[in-house]
Amino acid sequence: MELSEREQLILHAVVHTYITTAEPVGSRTIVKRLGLGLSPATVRNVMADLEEAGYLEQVHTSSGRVPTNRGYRYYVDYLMRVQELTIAERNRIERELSEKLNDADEVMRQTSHLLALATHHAGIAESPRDTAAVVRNVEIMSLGGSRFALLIADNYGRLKSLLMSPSVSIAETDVAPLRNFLNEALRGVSVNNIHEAIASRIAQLTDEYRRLAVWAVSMVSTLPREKAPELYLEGAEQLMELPEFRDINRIKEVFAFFGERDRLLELLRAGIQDGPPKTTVVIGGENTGCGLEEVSVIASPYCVDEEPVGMIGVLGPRRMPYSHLTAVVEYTAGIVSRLLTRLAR
Amino acid sequence: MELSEREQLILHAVVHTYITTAEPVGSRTIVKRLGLGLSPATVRNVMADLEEAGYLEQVHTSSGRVPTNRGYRYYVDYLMRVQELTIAERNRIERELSEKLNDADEVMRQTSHLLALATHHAGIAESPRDTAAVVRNVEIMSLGGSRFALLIADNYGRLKSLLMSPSVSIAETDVAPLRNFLNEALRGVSVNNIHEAIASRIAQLTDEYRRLAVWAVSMVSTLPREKAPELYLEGAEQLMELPEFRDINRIKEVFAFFGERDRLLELLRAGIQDGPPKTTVVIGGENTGCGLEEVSVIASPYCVDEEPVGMIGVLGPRRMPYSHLTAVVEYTAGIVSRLLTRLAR
DNA sequence: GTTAGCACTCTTGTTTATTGAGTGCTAAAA
DNA sequence: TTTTAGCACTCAATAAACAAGAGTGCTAAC
Repeated sequence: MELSEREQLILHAVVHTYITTAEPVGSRTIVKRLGLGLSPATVRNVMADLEEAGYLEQVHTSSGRVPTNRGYRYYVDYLMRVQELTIAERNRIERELSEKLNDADEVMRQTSHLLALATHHAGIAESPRDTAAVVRNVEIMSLGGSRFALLIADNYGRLKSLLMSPSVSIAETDVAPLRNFLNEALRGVSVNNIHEAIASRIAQLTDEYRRLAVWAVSMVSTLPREKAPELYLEGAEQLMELPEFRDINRIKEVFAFFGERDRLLELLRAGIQDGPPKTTVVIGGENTGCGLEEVSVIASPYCVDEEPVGMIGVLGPRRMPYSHLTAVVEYTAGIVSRLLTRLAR
Repeated sequence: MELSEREQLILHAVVHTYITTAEPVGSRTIVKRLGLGLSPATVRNVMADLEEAGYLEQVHTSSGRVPTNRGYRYYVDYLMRVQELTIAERNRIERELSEKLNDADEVMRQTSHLLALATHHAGIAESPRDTAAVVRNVEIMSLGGSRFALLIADNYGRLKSLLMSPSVSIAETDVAPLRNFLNEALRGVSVNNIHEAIASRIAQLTDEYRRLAVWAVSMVSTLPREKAPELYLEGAEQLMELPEFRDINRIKEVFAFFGERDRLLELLRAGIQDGPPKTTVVIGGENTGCGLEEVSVIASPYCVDEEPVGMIGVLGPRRMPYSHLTAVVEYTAGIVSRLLTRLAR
């Protein structure tokens, strides 16, 4: 499993060359590229060893070598160095993710857009999870005809609205006290715990409030328990430019996959299975059973007050410039964290 | 320009056959298809005439004929009969567009989804235009720290929220009167005329209210003047199945086009340029300069209280089953109209 | 006006060579 | 023991040649 220094050098060169050219790479190319005093024959021997160990493969006898999933994995884990971004790139990211955005959904949409543009791959961004959101304010909007809208603003500036026609009838004059009651009961509560918060609040009530409580319960009970977070995906059409997707069936698979939000989300979250979330690279759909042999994903968590609340990332062909994209995604995640932390206080 | 009965018959047969097979159609095929006592040679003569007149063309000498844009146009305008939907199809549409949906955006998203599924083409739906929307209710949500959200509910159950930090400071106790003032001033006003409504309202004010008016103006003035309506697009990936898009470049063009919402909207609205809106077929990107030679669009307006307020449609290859899709789109538009009319009162 | 017959055209698919990049292996050199 | 030069071999990709087939246009006969 341990690779010698020379093997590492050559594996690195093969992966790197293949990433830039998309062509199987032969021994002569490597010799020229490395500029060491080695002959093609020597390199061939090493490559044969690497193939035997499962890091490279040949698309057919007597073609150049191509990295396997394992080869990419070794490259990503041990060989590549995360590239430094240029000043221009940093500036661009900071500029596009300006402070002007004033709710988390806008931030995330803009993030996916930015990632797509900056990387020329598909950009993905997940809105902060409800488990990490807290109720900031509740409003009741009377729509006439015994219909109401319940509006819940969270600490990310997001607004959730729910139409309801409660079975109990509520007089106009009761709306204001009910609003106050709901605010008192729910402010600061996790968006995911609204049901419990209301229930526990009721236990402490004096009779005077009990009437309001009944209404509140009937309103809140119509709230769905858990909502899938918004998922923004942009720039997918850029993948069609790439040679690995010249085959229409490949690109069809990928787009069909994009249609299934939950599987996409699952892939994005591969990095938070156990332990603290961190930047994760999924190569060729490893371990996901998603059937996408040809795609890789780089995903980073973003945080609010040091607490990870969602993921952003890019999706592209297995042959993607990992070292550069990792840098872009991580840097962007940092900016998003800063932005949302400020927004959420 | 007038076609003889036989010419019409044959043009119809060519278009219809080409639509189903996607292969250039020859004289023999037509003879078999029509079952008249005509020989291939006769049909050939007629086809040659139709070609000369610009209704058909050959992809190369001695291939079968293929309809031109003009041929499709003649077919759509004079020859095809809008197909009756089966009971099953009607039921399906009614079922999927249930009364459960309680705001217009949900309805339109579901509509685009339904159209995509039912037609196997790309389904498009535009949310009711703001010009046709009326303010139903206004709320102010105080977010603390002199920040407020202005919430405007329209008669379609849609909610627009706006964050603002007014320069004048507003006390908590003033929020309720301000809310009442805004509701009084804006209820029933067209969403597009909010600015004017506030302005004219101020002219009639007693001093007592003038203080509120100043705040109201400062709030409303931050509202954007006109917003592009939501546009829902679904099922685009199904187009990749079709032989005309087997070429990766074609499909790339189409998806790039889908990225440009405004141009897509323009295409959808081709049917409301002058005169009352009606179902419209745009063939091969006719007159739109959108550069999409290979796509056609069928679009129908939907109405609220007999007033057209938006468009829905399907987008597919030029070779699309016009007679069936027209029926589906029109029928769906009818259901959407009924649904929204009920929703909006 | 219609049609049978025929020569002609052009696509599509198949076969056959040719080329070139790249390999594995062996034996000699370091 | 490690490296390398040399050589035979493999395989994809490209081009050329060929056959088959679908369809046409035209002419002359019905």
